[in-house]
Amino acid sequence: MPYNFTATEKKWQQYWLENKSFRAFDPADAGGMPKAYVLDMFPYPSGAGLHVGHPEGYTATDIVSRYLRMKGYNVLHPMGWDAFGLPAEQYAVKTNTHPAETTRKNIDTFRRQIQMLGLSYDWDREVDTTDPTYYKWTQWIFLQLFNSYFDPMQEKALPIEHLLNELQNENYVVAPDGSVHINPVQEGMDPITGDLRVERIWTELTPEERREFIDGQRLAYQAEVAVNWCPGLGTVLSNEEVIDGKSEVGGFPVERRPMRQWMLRITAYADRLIADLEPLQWPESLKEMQRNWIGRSVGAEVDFEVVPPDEDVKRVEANRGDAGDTREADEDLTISVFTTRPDTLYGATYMVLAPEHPLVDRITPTSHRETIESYRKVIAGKSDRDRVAETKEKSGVFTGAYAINPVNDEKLPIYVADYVLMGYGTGAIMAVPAHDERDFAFAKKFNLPIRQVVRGTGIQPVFSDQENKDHGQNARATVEQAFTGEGIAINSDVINDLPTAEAKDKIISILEREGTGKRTVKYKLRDWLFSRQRYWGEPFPIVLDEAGNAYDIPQSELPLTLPQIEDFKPTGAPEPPLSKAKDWLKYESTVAQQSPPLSGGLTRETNTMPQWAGSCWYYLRYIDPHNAERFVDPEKEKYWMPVDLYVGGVEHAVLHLLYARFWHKVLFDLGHVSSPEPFARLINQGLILGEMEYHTIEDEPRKVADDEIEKCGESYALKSDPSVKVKAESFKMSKSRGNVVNPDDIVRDYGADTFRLYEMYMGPLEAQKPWNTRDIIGMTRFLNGVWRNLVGDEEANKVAKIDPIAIPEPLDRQMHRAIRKVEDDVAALRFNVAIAELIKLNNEMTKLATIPRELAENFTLMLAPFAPHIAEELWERLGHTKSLARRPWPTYDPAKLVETTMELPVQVNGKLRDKISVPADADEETILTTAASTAGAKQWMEGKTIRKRLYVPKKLVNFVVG
RNA sequence: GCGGCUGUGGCGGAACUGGCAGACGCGCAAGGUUCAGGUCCUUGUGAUCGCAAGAUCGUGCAGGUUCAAUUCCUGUCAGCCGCACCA
Repeated sequence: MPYNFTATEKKWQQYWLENKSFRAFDPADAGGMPKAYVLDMFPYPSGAGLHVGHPEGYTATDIVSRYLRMKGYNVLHPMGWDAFGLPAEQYAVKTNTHPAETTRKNIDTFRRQIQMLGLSYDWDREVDTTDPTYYKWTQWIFLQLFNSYFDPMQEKALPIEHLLNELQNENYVVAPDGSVHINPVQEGMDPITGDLRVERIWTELTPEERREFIDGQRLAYQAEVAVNWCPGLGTVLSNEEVIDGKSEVGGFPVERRPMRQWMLRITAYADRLIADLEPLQWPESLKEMQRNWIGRSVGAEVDFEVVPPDEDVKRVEANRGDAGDTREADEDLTISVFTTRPDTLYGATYMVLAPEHPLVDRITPTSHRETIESYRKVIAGKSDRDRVAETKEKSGVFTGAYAINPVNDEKLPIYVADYVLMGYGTGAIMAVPAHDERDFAFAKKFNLPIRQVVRGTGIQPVFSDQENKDHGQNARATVEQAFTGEGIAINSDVINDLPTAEAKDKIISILEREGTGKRTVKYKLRDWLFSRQRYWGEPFPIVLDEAGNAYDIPQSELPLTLPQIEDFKPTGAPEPPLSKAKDWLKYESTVAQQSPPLSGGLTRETNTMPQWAGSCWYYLRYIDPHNAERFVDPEKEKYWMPVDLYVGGVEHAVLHLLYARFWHKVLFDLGHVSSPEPFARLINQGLILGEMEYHTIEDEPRKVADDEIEKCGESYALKSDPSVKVKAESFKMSKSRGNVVNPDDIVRDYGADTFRLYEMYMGPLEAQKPWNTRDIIGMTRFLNGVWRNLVGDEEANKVAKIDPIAIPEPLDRQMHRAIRKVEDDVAALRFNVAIAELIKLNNEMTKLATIPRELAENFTLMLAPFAPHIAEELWERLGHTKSLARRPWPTYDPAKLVETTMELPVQVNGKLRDKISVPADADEETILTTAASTAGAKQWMEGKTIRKRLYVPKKLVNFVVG
């Protein structure tokens, strides 16, 4: 009987479920087993069902999990569902089904599909982010964030009570800009504004002022921010969810508008998020992506004083409608700029403010006001996309105002231009056209002076010294590009002749001494916009008073469940769907005594959390999924964390992985988890592309089959007409292209084991590779061959004979080598090579009339992590009554890995000319003599002088002749 | 533009710290088993020349280091991914 995968796979999947074969033991029951936490990125259960990309990562972790169980590890290998999110809600809107129902159906489909692959999850630990018993703790974690602040002295999150205490004791004040002021009485600092001119201390503040200050310190805080509002989706989106001015989901246009939103203070962790990447076993490219996203740059903030306007020109306040808003001419205004190159300060020839910069109105004299206003209007009308699209052509206008360069008192014209962004640095720059490409382009366009202040080392200077001398400040560009590299400072007075790094240091200390600047670090990373105007998400455990101040609800009221509503449609306006649940909205506390008291006129927060919330901590819930008292038991957490292996797609490089690390660090700071980083080792599986497609390169390209073409030089051409070139391409699988492969079909036609083997054999896990159905047959043949060898096949007229005989040489050695090789390869996740080794061993078995029992059993055990169903069946037929899931992995004998005789290549001048076979312990001279006497060596050395005789132990012999 | 990764037969891909390039699979070819078929078996399969033994060339391209380079160095080209006016 040939191998019947359908029946066998069903049989063992049932067996595993019934016997809970893959249960992970709690630390108390583990009996000292070493632990291994092997994690997959849990899927969003979409309506489309499983994609062939899912099983790739899942099979990889499954192989590792199964292997480690056989190696005696207590393996935690769980699966769950990241089930909140837009698609379920959009589907609900369209079909008027409750998203919970859609979600439940989708989860059932996903579970069925995942179980049919024979993945060894501990199903008792399944989690679902939309289950109130789960999101109760998502809400609880949010409250941890709400009730903590980032202490800049200790550089960690602390409970907000700690800050209150310190403030009561007047120990220090944390200003809204994050700067710390020890003893605010002495410094006379206003804790609200951080302004040192106002002499007020904490105890003198009104209760409202105190609350405002405290609320401004929380890790979860409300802010009126310019958000990415997406009318198409009826929600705001995070920066991460907006691509080229369009929503990542759906591709709807996104516009900026100010709204009250919840923010999470991830920026406080920017430094730690960068520093702690270092020891992680993550792909370097991914670490780099996170670093880029955080975008840390070190430089200086420099203050430029604005030149007071001429007496007859008055500067006008922004709101001209307000009375008495005309500024006096003698008022001091300074523009603070951020630069990473303070060493080029002497090269500044003009300044630029972002169009949205608040100072623009105050510095612009009435004479220039109209021009500025119309320019701003044009910019405001442009989408981000348009602004990006026009990067090459700079635009801007002169404000009519000037500022003074603090290092040389030069008067610099101030421009407004959209190439300076309000969102980064201070929204203002000093322009150094000689050493910045954007400034250079702008200076060229507006014919502004360009002055070189850095000379490249070993590189030709962009501007000759003579050129600078001749033209001085009035130098005009005579060359085609800016020099942005490091070099030696010139034309820079006190820092002349210093290399860039030293020049930076020196100029910063001078600025700091004179009080005109300071060393600063800036980040691209923004605080995380955490609220969404959706129905299908976690409700905030927050109530608001009439003034919009937020209070947390007591923990005993968690979970705060979603109200049942009929209409999930986004309102189109910023009011979230939850605002329609009138009864739910009104808040009456269940707790009698509270501090602060919660009563009267309170309404629930109607925003919901973004999809990322649930996935920020799910790996912790798997550890203790049914705990009703805590989000995770501390003992269990300590035992299992950190995750030893995390596998998933690279699409989560900056979103999920950054957010989860941030939450984890907060929980770590507050003492809720034991490790500063959640994921010790991380692998990105490569994308599986659709099958290779071929089309002709003609005026009207047409698709051709792969057997109609042939290689022709560097490219392909039609067999029938070699003059017609053919292009080969593979594309991402997509419905519209019609190249999606459904795992259900593959499992039905070939079986789960073959499917698993095929996906693992396609190539390196991390590589992007095209699907090729034709190749699957190789794995089917392999498994059928194994079956014939160990069981037999009546159709092939073969009955397997398995006897307890000794394994003949050299097969015995090969088996021992295979055991080691597969071990090494699995540890390094080189599954394609491990499978090749098993195929080779099986090919050798095919040649035997009788299979030695030891070989049969070891082979079956080695096959098990890769093709678990057939392996279990073979194991049973070999006479075992229990699953091999925890059967010890075969051991190899190191003595058998060493060859007794070795075959060495003999080279003459580096070219292979012969081979010799010598005992492994032969001495060098014997080997060289033997090698020299071979026919191949003689032929090539005849009549020539031997210059050198080389013997690389156990590798080869090489004679250098001439 | 900046950053990262990758270039090996007709295809997917092997090759540990430099040491026999092309493991293993697909495809292809020849032969066998079979009434027949192939999800069967065996053998062969980088290119060129040669009946053959064999020789020469060959890891994107051009150099370099070395007895020896897919591997190390310099330059260059192509592809993929990420970021993108980030001061």
